[in-house]
Amino acid sequence: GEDTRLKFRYVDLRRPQMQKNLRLRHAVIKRIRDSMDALGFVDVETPILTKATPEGARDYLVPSRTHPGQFFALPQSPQLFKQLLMMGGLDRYYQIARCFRDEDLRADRQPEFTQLDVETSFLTQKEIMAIVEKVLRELFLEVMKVDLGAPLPQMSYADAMLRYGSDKPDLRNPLTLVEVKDLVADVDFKVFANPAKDPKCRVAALRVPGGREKLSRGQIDAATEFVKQYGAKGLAYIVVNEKAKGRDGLQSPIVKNIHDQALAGILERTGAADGDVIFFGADTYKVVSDALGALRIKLGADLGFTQGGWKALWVVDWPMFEWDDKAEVSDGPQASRGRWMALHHPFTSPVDLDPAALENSPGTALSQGYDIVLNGIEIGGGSVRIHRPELQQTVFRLLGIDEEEQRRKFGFLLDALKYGAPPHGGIALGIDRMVMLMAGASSIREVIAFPKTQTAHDPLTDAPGAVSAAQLKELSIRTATTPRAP
RNA sequence: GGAGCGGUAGUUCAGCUGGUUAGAAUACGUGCCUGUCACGCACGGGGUCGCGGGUUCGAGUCCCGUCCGCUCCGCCA
Repeated sequence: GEDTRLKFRYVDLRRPQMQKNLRLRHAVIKRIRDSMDALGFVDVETPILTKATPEGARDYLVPSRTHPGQFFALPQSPQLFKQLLMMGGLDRYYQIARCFRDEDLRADRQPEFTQLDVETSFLTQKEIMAIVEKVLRELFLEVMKVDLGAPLPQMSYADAMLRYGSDKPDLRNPLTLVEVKDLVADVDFKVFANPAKDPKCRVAALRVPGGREKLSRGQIDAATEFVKQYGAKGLAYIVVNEKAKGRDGLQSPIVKNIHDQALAGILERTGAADGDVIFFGADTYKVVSDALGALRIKLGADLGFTQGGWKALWVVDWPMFEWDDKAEVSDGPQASRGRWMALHHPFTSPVDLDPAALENSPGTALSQGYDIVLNGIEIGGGSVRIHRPELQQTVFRLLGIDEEEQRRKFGFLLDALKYGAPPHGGIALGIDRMVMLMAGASSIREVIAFPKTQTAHDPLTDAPGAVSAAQLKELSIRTATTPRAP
């Protein structure tokens, strides 16, 4: 079991598979360093003890002894330092950087992880992406003897959500979502008609070829339960027995409430054939995309639609912001609810560099961000950054960070931008995830020598652990178990 | 914070609808065998059934709580 493996990791590491994984990891990092060096990139280390940032992930904090009551934070990424390096004239920077995020773990998320961190000056989005592609392609050619192809396909964020219900589509899976919202706005079936009339909603179909034979009734019920965890209230479906017979050739609890024209439209648009099953999602855009997107992945794997091999792509044209109506705006006098959230991060440049334009329509502004996706896993993301202080302040303001907080948290960045910042941009690639994919592993724990469990515990060293009262006292920290000093 | 699966010998696991002394494989110990190579054969030691409470004549099995591991949702700019 995982428990025992991690507790006696030094024994587990003797297994041929673990030896292979760690040696693969070494080969990957060595190849990356060679490529970056050949391209003129300079490896610069950035601080591990740094400053807490608002936004983003929860920080790991380190108490300061010399500044009682104050804390360092471990970096979530070297983001701001690498931008400052651009302003410092190191126009091609890279680092194999350790990053720390105090968030809940997943199979592909550890509290500390390693990324290839890259930043360049004076290059466009296109040029940066070309460099990354070159490094990645060479890496796979040399280490895996796999040609990822060139150039990598690009897909807009909007397209990815529309057709795959995901911002990280796995192109090895041929199933796709089809929008049918316009076809069902006037049907009697309220579950479809109401969302179809709501601009915040979508109605989409997922056709499963041969689903009548491949899916048992039990599996269809299980699929219904499955989509509920993504917020879907149910999962409508149609079994296509004999398309030529029209509605009589369809088997479904919902067709009686859907008129002929809509049915014909759905069959045509989904490309339905006899023996297919068509699943439907009707809810908010997010719920439908999440639910059918996840179902697409599950059915693709369970029913054998998803092929092996390697499919990489760029996802581009990201929105700058997403409105979060659940977010509580804690700081500030008015206790309002809802706010803009950066889809990428607050330092990402919009396509339109005019601050006024951004201020006028934050909801439709696109960013110069780009994610790279391999086999349905996000292995990296980057952007062209903001290099003008006015634009940076506009973004902060839109994110609800007032002047005072901007000064306190990001004063050094705003100052640096005033000293003359070159246009710059970069990317961060997840080394653990890349090696995981290359190793054919299903968790990044398999490619990390000493990973942590899901509760961020290390069974080997038993970290985290208690510390002495004396240590706490030095750090000016009192806890519930430490009596208050007189 | 939530959902699901799991926790039984050193290890990997089996244990159906509750029913006597909880099993297997492997590892370990002892003896035998000695051209074996995942050796074989025999015997043996080894288990608070994660922990706490409850239901019951009786709990590994049912119920509640809790801890731990894994997967997922939330979260991860």
